[in-house]
Amino acid sequence: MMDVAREAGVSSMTVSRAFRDASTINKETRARIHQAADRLGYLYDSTAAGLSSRKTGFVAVTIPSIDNHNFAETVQGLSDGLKDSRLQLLLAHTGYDWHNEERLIRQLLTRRPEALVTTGGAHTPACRSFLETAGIPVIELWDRPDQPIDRSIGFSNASLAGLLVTHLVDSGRTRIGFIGGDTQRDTRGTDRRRGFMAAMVARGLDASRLEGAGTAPITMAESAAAFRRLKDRWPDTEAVICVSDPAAFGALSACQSAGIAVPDAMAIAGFGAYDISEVCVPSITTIDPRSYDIGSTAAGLILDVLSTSDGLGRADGVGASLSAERHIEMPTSLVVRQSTGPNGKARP
Amino acid sequence: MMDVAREAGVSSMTVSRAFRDASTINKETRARIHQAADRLGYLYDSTAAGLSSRKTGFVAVTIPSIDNHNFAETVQGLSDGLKDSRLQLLLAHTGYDWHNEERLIRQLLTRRPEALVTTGGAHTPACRSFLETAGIPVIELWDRPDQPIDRSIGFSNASLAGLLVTHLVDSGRTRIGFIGGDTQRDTRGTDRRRGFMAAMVARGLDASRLEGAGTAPITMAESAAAFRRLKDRWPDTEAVICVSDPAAFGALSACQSAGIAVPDAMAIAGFGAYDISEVCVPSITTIDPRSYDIGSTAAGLILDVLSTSDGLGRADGVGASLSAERHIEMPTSLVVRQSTGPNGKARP
DNA sequence: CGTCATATTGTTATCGATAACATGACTTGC
DNA sequence: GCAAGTCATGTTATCGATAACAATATGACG
Repeated sequence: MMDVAREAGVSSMTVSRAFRDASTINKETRARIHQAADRLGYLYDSTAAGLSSRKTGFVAVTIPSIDNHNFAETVQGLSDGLKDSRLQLLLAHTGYDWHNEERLIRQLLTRRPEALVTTGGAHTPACRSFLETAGIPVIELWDRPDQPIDRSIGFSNASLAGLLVTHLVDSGRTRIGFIGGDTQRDTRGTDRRRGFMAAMVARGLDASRLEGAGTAPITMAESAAAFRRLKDRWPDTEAVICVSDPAAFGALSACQSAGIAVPDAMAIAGFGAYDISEVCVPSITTIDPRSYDIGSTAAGLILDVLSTSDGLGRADGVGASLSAERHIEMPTSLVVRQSTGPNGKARP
Repeated sequence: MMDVAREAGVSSMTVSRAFRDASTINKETRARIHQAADRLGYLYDSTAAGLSSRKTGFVAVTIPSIDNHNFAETVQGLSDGLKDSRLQLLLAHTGYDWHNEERLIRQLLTRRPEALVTTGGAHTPACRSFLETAGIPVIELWDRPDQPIDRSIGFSNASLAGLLVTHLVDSGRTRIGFIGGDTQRDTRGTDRRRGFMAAMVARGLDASRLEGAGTAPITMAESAAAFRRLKDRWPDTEAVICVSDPAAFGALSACQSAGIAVPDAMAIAGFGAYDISEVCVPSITTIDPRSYDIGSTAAGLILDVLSTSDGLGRADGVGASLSAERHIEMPTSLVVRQSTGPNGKARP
């Protein structure tokens, strides 16, 4: 920067201003500086700027997996929402592992992000403790934690599963199974399973038709295999709720291979509003979590909080901002499709 | 750090060593320092470390989209491959837009990454110029550029499309169509289309059955619509090659809705070895690009280059490393499945 | 014509770490 | 017993920017 300053015949402070157009700077001077910089092949150094100004421009984000349409959409929403700001995402994926998350968040915090976004409301105690004392806004996504660390954006995964149960029962099915990954790791999946069981029990229905399908996240093939086991064990099952749309599609394929008519002999519901559930034949009933909107809402919240209170805007802090609520409930919707259409066998 | 030094009764330099265990340091001293740090709630600052040591620990990565299974797998491979190193990914997505890529790469370079990974071998001239003078290893993925900027890992998308043509022709089809997104944006898709046309022409076959399906990347629904248009326009089409597996699944769904038997009346091939092409009924023939391996290979190359030559290890530089070749060709494989099975109509 | 606001640029002291070299305490080997 | 080598730690000068304040020029205004 001093080289550029010399080349342009100004002080380095002026060059600094020219690159941020922060305070007022003469237009011509600025142009001259930029020309000089181009001539010298100068490239601004954000690392130094971050150290000096204590604003790195990073927003740290953790998600369980990149290779998941829902989370990818959330990241897109975040990224798009921050596109025109000075903020940039610093993304890490935990592999659905709490301890890995703790390690990653620790590492991310050494980069001095200005805000941190994480997926889910469950963390190791140590991790919670870091985040509480990190001194930056923390946003938990895709969940409605009982006690958010700072703020949260999402919905109750459990009650959405209940919504699917209601829909299936309304359509005339009572012998309903659930296919999901192993618990513990995928907390959202676990919540959905819990919600399924609670809703079944509340109606006096058998809530025991649960089939695990390997380590979360489960693949289409694993789900197909799980469906076959479930159907073997409880042959009179009329419907299955799957932890995700890919899992639901796996179950659908298993039906197609086995000659089981969907929805006449078997209804299938998924979660996540993946493309596939809309395009496949028959199309699959699902819940649209509005993944993208979760991300863009988070981006808006971050911008709001950082601008309102200059980074001190934690919900529990002094400078509580416009969005004062600690939790933002995202609207979701049940998307009814062919796979849970009228029960053929029940028809006259 | 000085606070920790005072608390532990050592100099700040010793604290610095304790946190990197770089050079030798007494075990007890180190333990004492870490205790002091915990007591004070000290958190290492990578920003300052990066400025001072001129090693940020960042590897910048650009991909067209996060919400794409193939690229997500590549990122996973990269991430896993760097997990045990001091390196961390700094990820950005270009939205399949060259100018956006240029902007992003410029921005990424201000973070002083130690290496940069980008997708595809096509860039704006300005972008190429930055990268050539950036002074760090640059790796282009998912392509075999005629003139790599520095190094590249991938394969010729065009010749893989040719492979599919060969397979279809061998199975008895000659009236073959191609479904892909609009050109220009998705260069890999364009290469596949070009390869398709070249292979058809080389066999004296009609290479004009091309159907665009909107802006790349195309969705399943767009591909389904494109298939219908193609089938309308060239009703005697026997097979379609789709730019990706999701597109192929869209075409398959269109067939199922229209009562066109696959593979008897229509063969379908995709690209990318997505889960869905394996699980759907009928399963879809595809090409496995080994997305994950592309990423892990890149990670290995980065580690190798950075360790061998301390960051100066560009392929064209002085410290050419173990992997001296500028291009690493990734093995791919044709995965033949039901959707291109024996031509039913051709049977006696 | 003097005062004051405004616009523009400069000076100095950091931000929180590390590189490079220096230092002192111990070993080791002949 | 002493030179040379190790090990563990300390000192000093940066890395490349920015914050906070200072300084100068310019023009408006009564």
